[in-house]
Amino acid sequence: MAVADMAERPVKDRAATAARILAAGKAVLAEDGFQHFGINAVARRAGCDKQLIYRYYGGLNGLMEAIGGDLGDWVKTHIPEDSGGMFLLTYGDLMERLALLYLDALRADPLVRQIAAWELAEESEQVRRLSEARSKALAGWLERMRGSLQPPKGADTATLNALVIAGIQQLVLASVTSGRFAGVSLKSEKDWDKVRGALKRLVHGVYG
Amino acid sequence: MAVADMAERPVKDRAATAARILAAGKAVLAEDGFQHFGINAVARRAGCDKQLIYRYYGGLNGLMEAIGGDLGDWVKTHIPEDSGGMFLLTYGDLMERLALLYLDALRADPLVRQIAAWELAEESEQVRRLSEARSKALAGWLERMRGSLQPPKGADTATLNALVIAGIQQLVLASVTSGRFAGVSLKSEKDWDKVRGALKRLVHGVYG
DNA sequence: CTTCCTACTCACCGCGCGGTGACACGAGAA
DNA sequence: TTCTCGTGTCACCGCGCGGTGAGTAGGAAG
Repeated sequence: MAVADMAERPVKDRAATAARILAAGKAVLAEDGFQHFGINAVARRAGCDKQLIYRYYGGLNGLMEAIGGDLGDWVKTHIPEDSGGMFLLTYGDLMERLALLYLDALRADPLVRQIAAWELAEESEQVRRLSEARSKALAGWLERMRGSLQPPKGADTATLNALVIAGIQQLVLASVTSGRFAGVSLKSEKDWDKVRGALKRLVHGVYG
Repeated sequence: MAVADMAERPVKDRAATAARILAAGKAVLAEDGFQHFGINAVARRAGCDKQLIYRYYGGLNGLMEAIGGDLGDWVKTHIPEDSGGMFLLTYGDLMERLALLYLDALRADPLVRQIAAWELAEESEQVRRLSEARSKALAGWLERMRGSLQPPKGADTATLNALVIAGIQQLVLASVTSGRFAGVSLKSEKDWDKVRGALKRLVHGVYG
């Protein structure tokens, strides 16, 4: 069992410890929320002294940058790699699919949700780094999904899409804390099916 | 000038002091954000001892309830009283008008913005009271605006409207902290005109 | 003047936070 | 062996927080 213990927690292994700290940081942020995200909380979670966070990451800011770096992988984990048959879709179909994908991806990822909520709560250099990483990942996502499809003329697609994505995001964030928004329940999967239906109608109403 | 001082701060006047505390609470929440909303901050702002907050409001919770009570007036201050000519509108026209009104109302009210952001940040008994007051005010608003208008059949208007309102709210909240969302700038009034345009298109695309 | 009540202030408590300097241990080099 | 260096731990600091009990000022009533 000594071996097992060492496997779980190597006595002296900087790389492993640093990885544990990073994982702990993401876990604290995702599960406890950004309000409880701090040096002490992360150190407790990682099971090591907070001093090591300063040593290996240069403090919370550095750790957050590391988390932001990982965020770039978000796209790859949540996007179906094959864009096959995508070029067959109309712009409306594409946006519909994108909206539904974003809805589920955000619902499934507490870490990104917390970052999104954090952005709305305060403006600071720390969170700006994180949110930039998130925003960049999102933008790249949209870009890649759009592909070579021509957006309809005469439509401010950027703003329209922003509105749709914003609506999705707000609903998902609200569902976590209060389970509802504007009188609409957001708990069961049936509720979300309604949202999906509304999304489809919304997108197709705009893009034909 | 002694008179002026007394006018600004009556030496012993419970009602005036309680009002000052309430105003200070709203000011701290609106200007400093919910993260800095606390007994000490409010007391400092009110220029009195925090003990009085406990005495007059029973602590922060009580103060927040008082703030929530005031929130009911939000509707009255942000809604044009005359609904004249409203019955001439189609449902789509009504929703468009409502969306634009909500956009401007939320942009102009930092207190409500903070409460909305708070709801997304944490789930607690305290904030639930506040958010309920806000939600109730909003629901009443929608109800009153709808009037006797028949919503179109076969459309899940509740969810659709929730999506639209959610999008507006998210954009407004994001604009305050980061000035942008999903690559769309949200600073100048020109930016907001774009949002208004997109909103119109969105609503009319759905409701015909 | 004394008494009493109300409005208000002050000093203090324990706590957890972010941050830092000093120390313990263990492996590899000299 | 001894010395050094990378790795990890511990104790401590100042601070601001929420919360509380004791005390002060000052006008009205007796």
